[in-house]
Amino acid sequence: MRPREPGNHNKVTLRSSRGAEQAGAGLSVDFTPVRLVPAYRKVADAIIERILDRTLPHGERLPPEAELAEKFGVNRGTLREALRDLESQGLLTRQRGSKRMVVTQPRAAQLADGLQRAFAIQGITALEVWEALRVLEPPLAEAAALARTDEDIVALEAVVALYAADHTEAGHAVEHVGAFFRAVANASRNRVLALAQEPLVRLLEPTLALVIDRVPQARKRIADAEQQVAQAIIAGDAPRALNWMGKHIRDLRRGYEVAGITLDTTVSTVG
Amino acid sequence: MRPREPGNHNKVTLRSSRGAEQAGAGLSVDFTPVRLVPAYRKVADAIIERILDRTLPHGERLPPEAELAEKFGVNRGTLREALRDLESQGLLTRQRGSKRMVVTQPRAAQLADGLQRAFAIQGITALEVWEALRVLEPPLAEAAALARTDEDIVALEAVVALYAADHTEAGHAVEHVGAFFRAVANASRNRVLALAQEPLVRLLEPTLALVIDRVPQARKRIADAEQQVAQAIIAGDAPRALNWMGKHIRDLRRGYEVAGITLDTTVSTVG
DNA sequence: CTGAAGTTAATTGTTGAACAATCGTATCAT
DNA sequence: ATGATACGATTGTTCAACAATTAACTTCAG
Repeated sequence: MRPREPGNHNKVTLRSSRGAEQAGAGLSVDFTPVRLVPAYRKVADAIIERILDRTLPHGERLPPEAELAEKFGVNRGTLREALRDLESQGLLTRQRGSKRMVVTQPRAAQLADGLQRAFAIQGITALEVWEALRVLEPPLAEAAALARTDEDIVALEAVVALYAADHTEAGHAVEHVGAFFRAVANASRNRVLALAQEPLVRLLEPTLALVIDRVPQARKRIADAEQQVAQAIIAGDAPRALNWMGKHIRDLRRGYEVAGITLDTTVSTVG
Repeated sequence: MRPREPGNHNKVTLRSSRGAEQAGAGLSVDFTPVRLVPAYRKVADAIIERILDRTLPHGERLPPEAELAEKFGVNRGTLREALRDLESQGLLTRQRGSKRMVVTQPRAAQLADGLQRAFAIQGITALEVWEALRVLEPPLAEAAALARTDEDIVALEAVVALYAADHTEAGHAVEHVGAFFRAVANASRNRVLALAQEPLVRLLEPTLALVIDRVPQARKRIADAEQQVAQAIIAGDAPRALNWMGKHIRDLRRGYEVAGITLDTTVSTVG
């Protein structure tokens, strides 16, 4: 695999890192099962390591490809493959339209993207999504009631008002519902839970549109529940927030049933 | 960016897909804000689409690079960059040591990997992790009590026994605790929640090791709690499973406090 | 006919050199 | 200063190789 006389001697020296299963017992010399790790992967891992240990600080723009390639002792093409890897993980981003790549923290949206896709591919059922929402949302509302800032309050009010004002068209209504959940999660100040929620909300949206379309009274019930939850959060009334959010989610499920959507159908990315 | 006379005419025709913000109103012609999407990204998106719509079925091995490159009308190098993108998302994998790449469903482990890294980079606090555990674990245990299969029971028993038998060394103990949480999540048959849990468990492990090291009585308390939870799940006693898991998690927090670990420190990937 | 061994073709990993399009910037005129 | 401009650095992309290895195809012994 190592052609001609290339300059990659001891530059890329990352250990293979991907699990090294032990060789067959019997011989004293343990032949490590020649796990050949391609250079692009080693380079990628090396760069990730430098991002994690802050050698490459966030916001810093990456050195030019040519320079990096030389440092790692690989060809620019190979280095670029490594960069694509990092880019796809959201560790490197390009400022809109700009050329230079910059070290960044993976944005939630990007991670959620991957999760959403994974869920869709794995054939996650609507029940699993709903169940996860049932678990996550009430405590999120509770936490939001305790941790919300003034900004969060403003945002929440805006979102609820938006739904109340514009929910005749199912598409719009769904969008506002999504925004509501996001506002609550945001107010909870727990990024872990917020991130876990994001793909769920996205997967919820298409089916929710059906519900809203088929169940006329759903619109108002949603409006009421959102109102109650928002008020509780704004008032800092954690138990009430928890409680109403629970109602809201259970109601959602009833909506599914009334709309004739069975919960063991798999969710998908295509509406 | 399009050199000489290359053969990519109408082959790669994916819409830019990444958010197309509307152009300034005022002119009737809407000038799409020349969002220049590099070919490797378009190709990647195109392949993803074909995976999602099952044109490329799972388990199928990808056509050779040369062939694909020609089909998309790009150079092999460019195509490879696209491949690295998909590979890093877990949509393409290589059978151990094999050459051919195969279309796969992203493995949970891989997704969790990305999430874990993201959490570490974003400076998530131990409190956030603990809070998420507090939210997720009890319902997971509850669901497990209702959905567990015979296999799950065997697995759970094994894991609990393993902890009970081998918890003197902190490293081992922590490992077994992680395995316990995973076994519970697995028994819940909710892949969404299980996936959300995975990065949390991983982030928990390093700090938990400290707790076990510094708080002697922690070992036994954990053993007891696991025992109780497992028994409840095996007996199908959902409320009890919920309840004991709640205790277990709260206990964990007490452990932190006794061990003198403040919860607003940020978790990290390095032990 | 079956299975092992050997040969060949296909395919991946990687390199080197090139060039067009752009971005950033130092330069210059106003 | 301010705005236009020319220049250099950098990215996106192509083409043409070649080494190493795997997958496929023979061939031959039993």
